Amino acid sequence: METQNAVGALSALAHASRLEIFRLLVQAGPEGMAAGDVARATGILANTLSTNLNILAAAGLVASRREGRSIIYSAGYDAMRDLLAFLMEDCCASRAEICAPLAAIASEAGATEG
Amino acid sequence: METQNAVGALSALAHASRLEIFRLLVQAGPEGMAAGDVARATGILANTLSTNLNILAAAGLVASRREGRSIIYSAGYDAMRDLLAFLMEDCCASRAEICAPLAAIASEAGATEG
DNA sequence: ATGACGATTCTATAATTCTAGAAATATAGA
DNA sequence: TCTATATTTCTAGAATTATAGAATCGTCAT
Repeated sequence: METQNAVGALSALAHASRLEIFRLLVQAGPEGMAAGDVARATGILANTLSTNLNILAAAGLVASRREGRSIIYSAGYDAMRDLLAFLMEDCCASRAEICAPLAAIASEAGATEG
Repeated sequence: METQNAVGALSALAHASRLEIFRLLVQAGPEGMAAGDVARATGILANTLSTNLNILAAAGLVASRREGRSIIYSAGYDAMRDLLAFLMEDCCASRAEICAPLAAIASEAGATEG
Protein backbone atom coordinates (compact mmCIF):
# COMPACT_ATOMS: atom_id res chain seq x y z
CA MET A 1 0.00 0.00 0.00
CA GLU A 2 1.29 3.43 -0.90
CA THR A 3 1.55 6.22 1.60
CA GLN A 4 -1.02 8.27 -0.26
CA ASN A 5 -3.61 5.48 -0.01
CA ALA A 6 -2.83 5.03 3.65
CA VAL A 7 -3.39 8.73 4.30
CA GLY A 8 -6.67 8.50 2.41
CA ALA A 9 -7.85 5.54 4.47
CA LEU A 10 -6.73 7.15 7.73
CA SER A 11 -8.53 10.38 6.83
CA ALA A 12 -11.67 8.45 6.02
CA LEU A 13 -11.62 6.77 9.43
CA ALA A 14 -10.58 9.90 11.33
CA HIS A 15 -14.15 11.00 11.89
CA ALA A 16 -16.46 9.77 14.65
CA SER A 17 -19.46 9.14 12.41
CA ARG A 18 -17.47 7.40 9.71
CA LEU A 19 -15.71 5.18 12.24
CA GLU A 20 -19.10 4.29 13.69
CA ILE A 21 -20.46 3.51 10.22
CA PHE A 22 -17.50 1.31 9.38
CA ARG A 23 -17.76 -0.58 12.64
CA LEU A 24 -21.46 -1.15 12.10
CA LEU A 25 -20.80 -2.51 8.62
CA VAL A 26 -18.11 -4.86 9.90
CA GLN A 27 -20.61 -6.20 12.41
CA ALA A 28 -23.19 -6.58 9.66
CA GLY A 29 -20.80 -8.91 7.86
CA PRO A 30 -20.33 -9.50 4.14
CA GLU A 31 -24.06 -9.18 3.42
CA GLY A 32 -23.93 -5.57 4.50
CA MET A 33 -26.67 -3.15 5.42
CA ALA A 34 -28.98 -0.79 3.56
CA ALA A 35 -28.09 2.89 3.79
CA GLY A 36 -31.43 3.60 5.43
CA ASP A 37 -30.78 1.03 8.13
CA VAL A 38 -27.40 2.59 8.81
CA ALA A 39 -29.11 5.97 9.06
CA ARG A 40 -31.67 4.63 11.54
CA ALA A 41 -29.06 2.76 13.58
CA THR A 42 -26.77 5.77 13.89
CA GLY A 43 -29.17 8.72 13.76
CA ILE A 44 -27.21 10.33 10.95
CA LEU A 45 -29.18 12.36 8.39
CA ALA A 46 -29.58 10.60 5.06
CA ASN A 47 -27.67 13.15 3.00
CA THR A 48 -24.82 13.46 5.48
CA LEU A 49 -24.63 9.69 5.69
CA SER A 50 -24.46 9.44 1.93
CA THR A 51 -21.58 11.90 1.85
CA ASN A 52 -19.70 9.95 4.49
CA LEU A 53 -20.37 6.61 2.82
CA ASN A 54 -18.93 8.08 -0.37
CA ILE A 55 -15.80 9.16 1.48
CA LEU A 56 -15.40 5.65 2.91
CA ALA A 57 -16.02 4.16 -0.53
CA ALA A 58 -13.36 6.38 -2.11
CA ALA A 59 -10.87 4.84 0.30
CA GLY A 60 -12.10 1.34 -0.52
CA LEU A 61 -13.33 0.88 3.03
CA VAL A 62 -16.89 0.16 1.95
CA ALA A 63 -18.48 -1.31 -1.16
CA SER A 64 -22.05 -0.82 -2.36
CA ARG A 65 -24.61 -2.59 -4.48
CA ARG A 66 -28.17 -1.72 -5.36
CA GLU A 67 -31.00 -4.01 -4.28
CA GLY A 68 -34.32 -2.64 -5.42
CA ARG A 69 -34.77 0.80 -3.94
CA SER A 70 -32.10 0.23 -1.33
CA ILE A 71 -28.39 0.54 -1.65
CA ILE A 72 -26.54 -2.02 0.42
CA TYR A 73 -23.18 -1.10 1.89
CA SER A 74 -20.64 -3.57 3.20
CA ALA A 75 -17.23 -3.19 4.82
CA GLY A 76 -14.17 -3.44 2.57
CA TYR A 77 -12.14 -6.04 4.37
CA ASP A 78 -9.22 -5.92 1.97
CA ALA A 79 -8.67 -2.19 2.32
CA MET A 80 -8.78 -2.39 6.09
CA ARG A 81 -6.39 -5.32 6.19
CA ASP A 82 -4.05 -3.48 3.83
CA LEU A 83 -4.18 -0.40 6.02
CA LEU A 84 -3.40 -2.36 9.17
CA ALA A 85 -0.59 -4.22 7.42
CA PHE A 86 0.83 -0.92 6.19
CA LEU A 87 0.72 0.59 9.65
CA MET A 88 2.40 -2.42 11.20
CA GLU A 89 5.03 -3.16 8.58
CA ASP A 90 5.83 0.06 6.76
CA CYS A 91 4.97 2.61 9.39
CA CYS A 92 5.97 0.80 12.55
CA ALA A 93 8.77 -1.19 10.88
CA SER A 94 7.29 -4.29 12.54
CA ARG A 95 8.76 -3.15 15.83
CA ALA A 96 8.17 -5.75 18.50
CA GLU A 97 7.17 -3.18 21.13
CA ILE A 98 4.19 -2.26 18.95
CA CYS A 99 3.39 -5.32 16.90
CA ALA A 100 4.17 -8.33 19.08
CA PRO A 101 1.26 -7.78 21.50
CA LEU A 102 -1.10 -7.71 18.52
CA ALA A 103 -0.30 -11.32 17.70
CA ALA A 104 -2.79 -12.44 20.33
CA ILE A 105 -5.64 -10.56 18.69
CA ALA A 106 -4.67 -11.66 15.21
CA SER A 107 -4.24 -15.35 16.01
CA GLU A 108 -7.36 -15.47 18.15
CA ALA A 109 -9.23 -14.09 15.16
CA GLY A 110 -7.93 -16.92 13.01
CA ALA A 111 -8.87 -19.52 15.60
CA THR A 112 -12.28 -18.13 16.56
CA GLU A 113 -13.24 -17.35 12.98
CA GLY A 114 -14.41 -13.78 13.72
CA MET B 1 -9.08 2.92 23.98
CA GLU B 2 -12.07 5.17 23.57
CA THR B 3 -13.46 6.10 20.19
CA GLN B 4 -12.58 9.75 20.74
CA ASN B 5 -8.92 8.90 21.32
CA ALA B 6 -8.89 6.65 18.29
CA VAL B 7 -10.28 9.44 16.12
CA GLY B 8 -7.62 11.75 17.52
CA ALA B 9 -4.82 9.32 16.73
CA LEU B 10 -6.20 8.59 13.27
CA SER B 11 -6.49 12.32 12.54
CA ALA B 12 -2.92 12.86 13.68
CA LEU B 13 -1.67 10.17 11.30
CA ALA B 14 -3.95 11.19 8.42
CA HIS B 15 -1.43 13.65 7.03
CA ALA B 16 1.48 12.80 4.77
CA SER B 17 4.08 14.82 6.68
CA ARG B 18 2.98 13.59 10.06
CA LEU B 19 2.96 9.99 8.90
CA GLU B 20 6.47 10.50 7.56
CA ILE B 21 7.59 12.05 10.83
CA PHE B 22 6.13 9.21 12.85
CA ARG B 23 7.75 6.60 10.66
CA LEU B 24 11.09 8.35 10.93
CA LEU B 25 10.83 8.41 14.71
CA VAL B 26 9.94 4.72 14.84
CA GLN B 27 13.07 4.00 12.82
CA ALA B 28 15.09 6.19 15.15
CA GLY B 29 14.10 3.95 18.03
CA PRO B 30 13.54 4.79 21.70
CA GLU B 31 16.42 7.26 21.76
CA GLY B 32 14.55 9.44 19.30
CA MET B 33 15.72 12.33 17.17
CA ALA B 34 16.19 16.07 17.60
CA ALA B 35 13.52 18.24 15.99
CA GLY B 36 16.15 19.85 13.81
CA ASP B 37 17.30 16.48 12.50
CA VAL B 38 13.72 15.60 11.67
CA ALA B 39 13.40 18.92 9.84
CA ARG B 40 16.57 18.24 7.84
CA ALA B 41 15.62 14.65 7.06
CA THR B 42 12.16 15.58 5.83
CA GLY B 43 12.63 19.09 4.46
CA ILE B 44 9.76 20.41 6.59
CA LEU B 45 10.04 24.00 7.83
CA ALA B 46 10.88 24.26 11.51
CA ASN B 47 7.69 26.00 12.55
CA THR B 48 5.43 23.72 10.53
CA LEU B 49 7.28 20.72 11.92
CA SER B 50 6.81 21.99 15.45
CA THR B 51 3.08 22.33 14.85
CA ASN B 52 2.85 18.80 13.49
CA LEU B 53 4.95 17.37 16.29
CA ASN B 54 2.56 18.99 18.74
CA ILE B 55 -0.40 17.40 16.99
CA LEU B 56 1.28 13.99 17.19
CA ALA B 57 2.15 14.62 20.84
CA ALA B 58 -1.45 15.52 21.67
CA ALA B 59 -2.44 12.08 20.40
CA GLY B 60 0.33 10.47 22.45
CA LEU B 61 2.06 9.31 19.28
CA VAL B 62 5.30 11.09 20.12
CA ALA B 63 7.03 12.09 23.36
CA SER B 64 9.62 14.81 23.81
CA ARG B 65 12.44 15.70 26.14
CA ARG B 66 14.89 18.55 26.13
CA GLU B 67 18.61 17.91 25.74
CA GLY B 68 20.54 21.12 25.78
CA ARG B 69 19.31 23.35 23.01
CA SER B 70 17.65 20.47 21.21
CA ILE B 71 14.33 18.86 21.85
CA ILE B 72 14.38 15.14 21.22
CA TYR B 73 11.26 13.47 19.93
CA SER B 74 10.57 9.75 20.06
CA ALA B 75 7.71 7.58 18.86
CA GLY B 76 4.98 6.71 21.35
CA TYR B 77 4.85 2.97 21.03
CA ASP B 78 2.03 2.51 23.52
CA ALA B 79 -0.33 4.87 21.74
CA MET B 80 0.32 3.23 18.41
CA ARG B 81 -0.15 -0.25 19.81
CA ASP B 82 -3.39 0.87 21.46
CA LEU B 83 -4.63 2.34 18.20
CA LEU B 84 -3.86 -0.82 16.27
CA ALA B 85 -5.47 -2.96 18.95
CA PHE B 86 -8.55 -0.74 18.90
CA LEU B 87 -8.83 -0.98 15.13
CA MET B 88 -8.45 -4.75 15.17
CA GLU B 89 -10.61 -5.61 18.17
CA ASP B 90 -13.21 -2.88 18.59
CA CYS B 91 -13.50 -1.60 15.07
CA CYS B 92 -12.99 -4.77 13.08
CA ALA B 93 -14.52 -7.01 15.75
CA SER B 94 -11.44 -9.25 15.35
CA ARG B 95 -12.89 -10.53 12.07
CA ALA B 96 -10.69 -13.26 10.66
CA GLU B 97 -10.86 -11.89 7.11
CA ILE B 98 -9.11 -8.75 8.34
CA CYS B 99 -7.07 -9.77 11.35
CA ALA B 100 -5.90 -13.32 10.71
CA PRO B 101 -3.43 -12.38 7.94
CA LEU B 102 -1.85 -9.86 10.31
CA ALA B 103 -0.72 -12.63 12.64
CA ALA B 104 2.29 -13.26 10.41
CA ILE B 105 3.49 -9.67 10.77
CA ALA B 106 2.85 -9.59 14.49
CA SER B 107 4.50 -12.88 15.32
CA GLU B 108 7.45 -12.20 13.05
CA ALA B 109 7.94 -8.96 14.97
CA GLY B 110 8.04 -10.87 18.22
CA ALA B 111 10.57 -13.39 16.91
CA THR B 112 12.84 -10.92 15.11
CA GLU B 113 12.76 -8.39 17.95
CA GLY B 114 12.12 -5.42 15.58
C1' DA C 1 -48.80 7.93 -15.49
C1' DT C 2 -48.84 8.86 -10.53
C1' DG C 3 -47.32 8.63 -5.93
C1' DA C 4 -44.34 6.86 -2.41
C1' DC C 5 -39.93 5.55 -0.89
C1' DG C 6 -34.84 5.17 -0.63
C1' DA C 7 -30.91 7.42 -1.65
C1' DT C 8 -27.98 10.79 -3.86
C1' DT C 9 -26.49 15.28 -5.58
C1' DC C 10 -26.55 20.24 -5.41
C1' DT C 11 -25.68 24.23 -2.86
C1' DA C 12 -24.35 27.34 0.64
C1' DT C 13 -22.68 28.29 5.14
C1' DA C 14 -20.00 27.29 9.15
C1' DA C 15 -16.05 25.37 11.07
C1' DT C 16 -11.65 23.41 10.95
C1' DT C 17 -7.07 22.62 9.27
C1' DC C 18 -2.85 23.86 6.84
C1' DT C 19 0.97 26.68 5.97
C1' DA C 20 4.46 29.89 6.57
C1' DG C 21 6.32 34.53 7.95
C1' DA C 22 7.51 37.03 12.00
C1' DA C 23 8.41 37.31 16.69
C1' DA C 24 9.52 35.20 20.99
C1' DT C 25 11.72 31.75 24.21
C1' DA C 26 15.39 28.71 25.90
C1' DT C 27 20.04 27.14 26.05
C1' DA C 28 25.00 27.31 25.27
C1' DG C 29 29.32 29.42 24.63
C1' DA C 30 32.62 33.49 24.17
C1' DT D 1 26.36 40.40 28.61
C1' DC D 2 26.23 39.50 23.76
C1' DT D 3 25.61 36.30 20.03
C1' DA D 4 24.35 32.17 17.76
C1' DT D 5 21.60 28.11 17.62
C1' DA D 6 17.38 25.29 18.36
C1' DT D 7 12.76 25.43 18.77
C1' DT D 8 8.29 27.21 19.69
C1' DT D 9 4.43 30.46 19.62
C1' DC D 10 1.73 33.98 17.42
C1' DT D 11 -0.79 35.33 13.59
C1' DA D 12 -3.33 35.56 9.39
C1' DG D 13 -4.66 34.09 4.92
C1' DA D 14 -5.71 30.02 1.99
C1' DA D 15 -7.61 25.72 1.52
C1' DT D 16 -10.21 21.98 2.96
C1' DT D 17 -13.87 19.66 5.38
C1' DA D 18 -18.40 19.26 7.69
C1' DT D 19 -23.21 19.86 7.83
C1' DA D 20 -27.81 20.21 6.38
C1' DG D 21 -31.76 22.09 3.49
C1' DA D 22 -33.62 21.62 -1.03
C1' DA D 23 -33.91 19.47 -5.24
C1' DT D 24 -33.20 15.40 -8.01
C1' DC D 25 -32.80 10.50 -9.45
C1' DG D 26 -34.00 5.54 -9.52
C1' DT D 27 -37.16 1.91 -8.25
C1' DC D 28 -41.47 -0.13 -7.12
C1' DA D 29 -46.54 -0.62 -6.80
C1' DT D 30 -51.02 0.83 -8.17
